[in-house]
Amino acid sequence: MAPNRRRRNTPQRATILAALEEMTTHPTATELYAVVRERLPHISLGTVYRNLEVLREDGRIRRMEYGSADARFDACLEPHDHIRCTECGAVRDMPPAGRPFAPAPAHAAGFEVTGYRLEYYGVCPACNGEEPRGTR
Amino acid sequence: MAPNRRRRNTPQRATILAALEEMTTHPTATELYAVVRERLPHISLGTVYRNLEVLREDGRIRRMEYGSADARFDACLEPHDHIRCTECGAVRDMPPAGRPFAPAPAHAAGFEVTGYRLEYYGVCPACNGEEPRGTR
DNA sequence: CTCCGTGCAAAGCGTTTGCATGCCG
DNA sequence: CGGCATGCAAACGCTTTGCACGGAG
Repeated sequence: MAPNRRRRNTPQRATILAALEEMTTHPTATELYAVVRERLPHISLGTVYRNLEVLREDGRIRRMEYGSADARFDACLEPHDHIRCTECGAVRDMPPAGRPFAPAPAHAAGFEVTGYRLEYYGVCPACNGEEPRGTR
Repeated sequence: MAPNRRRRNTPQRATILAALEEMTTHPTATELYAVVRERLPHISLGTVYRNLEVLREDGRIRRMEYGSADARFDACLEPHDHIRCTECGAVRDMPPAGRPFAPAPAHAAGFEVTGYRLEYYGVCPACNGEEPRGTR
């Protein structure tokens, strides 16, 4: 939370960032670990995770995870989207995004596109109202 | 695999589905387990997971997880979307979805919307080409 | 009689964290 | 020198799976 933490520029951190910038495959932590290890054989997986978190905090990289790790289930089969509260993690339904908005990039990257999923982020009413005394 | 597996209609399975259909909160497996347990005190968490998988296979429910469990990292900070291969899990970039498509439901569900994330699904060129002998 | 489904518990897997040491600034 | 960062390994949380038993068809 301290806005300006004193960060050190360690070879591990620099190497992790450099390796990630060279890759376009959106590697997992383990995949990135394997690549970084070729340059820093003694680096540990824990260090990779810690630095990925630091780099994300500093806005130097992004983490793709779409919500928390645990899966959620939905008995509603009608097409619709979801919105997730960034404070408490609650998930609610959203009306489907108007038209199929982007059939355009139908063959981008050589993929055969079969579908998409859309998730909004926001703050739910409960968290919005109690914001003032938020500990977080 | 086998297209028409013989499914039994056990009280556990029926209760799990019924409970999920009554909920609009998109519960996690554990949350659902707690609710189902009020009706079937002896049910196990493993059974909940197994039946959720069965129900998903049969297209009776949906599982929200947005790709596999493990996080992926991206050093590209430019706004863009992603596409994930449903066969091999590979992730590639997609150009951003044209317009901000749906600022309309800006207050749906009472949420204050702050952003969204879009992920396409499809089959990557490699998997598309080798499809014929796919074991899967 | 078959074999699918269950409960229980242990294993898996990705990720996080405690601790002593190391090294940047 | 002070304290953030590292390496190692244990811990953690969610999910999956092996096993033996039980009940539906």
